[in-house]
Amino acid sequence: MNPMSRDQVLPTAAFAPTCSTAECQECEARPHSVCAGVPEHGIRELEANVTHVTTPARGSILMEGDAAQHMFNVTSGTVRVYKLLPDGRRQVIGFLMTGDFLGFAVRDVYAYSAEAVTEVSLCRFSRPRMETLLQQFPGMEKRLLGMAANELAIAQDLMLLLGRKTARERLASFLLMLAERLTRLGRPANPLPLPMSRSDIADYLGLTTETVSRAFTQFKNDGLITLEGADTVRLTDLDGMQDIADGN
Amino acid sequence: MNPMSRDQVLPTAAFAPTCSTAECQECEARPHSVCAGVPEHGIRELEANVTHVTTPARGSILMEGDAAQHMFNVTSGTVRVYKLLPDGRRQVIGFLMTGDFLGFAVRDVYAYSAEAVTEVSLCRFSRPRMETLLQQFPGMEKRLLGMAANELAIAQDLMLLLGRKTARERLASFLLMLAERLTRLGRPANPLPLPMSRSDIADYLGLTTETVSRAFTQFKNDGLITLEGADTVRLTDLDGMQDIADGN
DNA sequence: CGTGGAATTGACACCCGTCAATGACTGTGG
DNA sequence: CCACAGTCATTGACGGGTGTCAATTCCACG
Repeated sequence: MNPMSRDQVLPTAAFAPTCSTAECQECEARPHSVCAGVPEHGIRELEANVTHVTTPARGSILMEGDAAQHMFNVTSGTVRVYKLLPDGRRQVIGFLMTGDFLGFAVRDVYAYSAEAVTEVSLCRFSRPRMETLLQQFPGMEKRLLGMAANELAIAQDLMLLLGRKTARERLASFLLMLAERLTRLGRPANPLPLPMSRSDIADYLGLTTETVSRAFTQFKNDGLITLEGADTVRLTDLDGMQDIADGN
Repeated sequence: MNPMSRDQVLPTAAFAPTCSTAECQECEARPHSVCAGVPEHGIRELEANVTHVTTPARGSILMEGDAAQHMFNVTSGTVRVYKLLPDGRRQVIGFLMTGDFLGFAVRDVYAYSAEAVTEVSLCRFSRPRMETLLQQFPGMEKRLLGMAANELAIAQDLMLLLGRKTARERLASFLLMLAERLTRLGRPANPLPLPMSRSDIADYLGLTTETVSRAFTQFKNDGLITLEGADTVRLTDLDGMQDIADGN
């Protein structure tokens, strides 16, 4: 709720192409991303239409209201996507990780902002080039549709959470969601890393940092988790956590 | 919050094909729906792959957990889409109207339920047939992607509402959203019809019926609306309403 | 005119937000 | 290596907005 402290975002200028030679061929994010819809023989074509960029932690990637010129593919790191009310109230609508797509835009301007939580690597597509690729690889368009449907399902789960769950239930759902996400990416999920701040978590769950903190403490006291520093959680009772997340 | 009263839903059996001769050619919903992606010469093919059905008010259209065999297109009436927690807490995730698409499913089962609020007409596609159509008409797949992106934007607005807006702001946003929707469909929006109950509105806005009712009364006292029965609202100060919806 | 469900209104409680103080951690410079 | 500053996380006290429970009131329909 304190816009001043969170608005210390690095300028977009900090965000420069790396001119990397990173090949799509070996990209770890590819099987999890839209690019999985591109056949092997199309990889060179794909490579030719993408720019690899990195953004330091706290850097801005795109802003609500900006002309929607690009679409992105997250290849590493964590991104927070959010919307603001005029008075500064913030709702984080998602945390993006490896393979996630960023930049669905209905109109010609973005309807949300995106910032790097950690250092982030991205593949950037200009919209016309993306159009070309989609034309060329129907599998990619299908894949994009599938990812949009998936995003929609995640959004609907979040609506249920925001509209009807208690603070405890929200945090439990969040921790399990993160763990599941890491597991799907084939990464260790039990000492669970939390790259984002309490304020980010609070704004994702529709709570305040204080309430999030209290819920963490409560989980600790109930023997559901242990905290290994503020940004690493060990889940010691997954079933119990799941029961709480489901409202039992 | 009272599951008993809202669970008096007509059985799915009530929901029978009308064997209607209604032609896609003349369908009023078409320009607003996925079918707008089908070229004129493909209309007969489209017609051959769709079943027209109607559901009476309070009828069930599909249920969370059911095998996702069909996709639907709303051609008239209002549908409520919702998710439930095990203890009965409900979150309405959307109201669908003419042209809206229903049945994006990531997995092989639906992740939400849908019921008719009013009597509803639908075009039903079996999933394999939908696949065929999408294959045949790339414009339709593009259109579907566009609609998914639009749904996503609506979902994100709702997240901001649920996570960060007050009861007043939620109701104001809701009324304006409904009015905008009707306007886009070319229908009169100022004596604004509310086909759904207070309980439906409450479960959409993450509130209780009592709080919704109090917010209506407050708007009435503030000269922002007049109520013409419980299900028709006249918006008498659109600018004022917009200011409230935006959090000013 | 009577009936039943929905909507409204009132009284009160409670969860979570607000405000404020303290504690933990990180990085920097002496 | 330590002192210090700055930020973030935690904890406490308290208040308010919304939920809960209950009583009318309204209205559609027989």
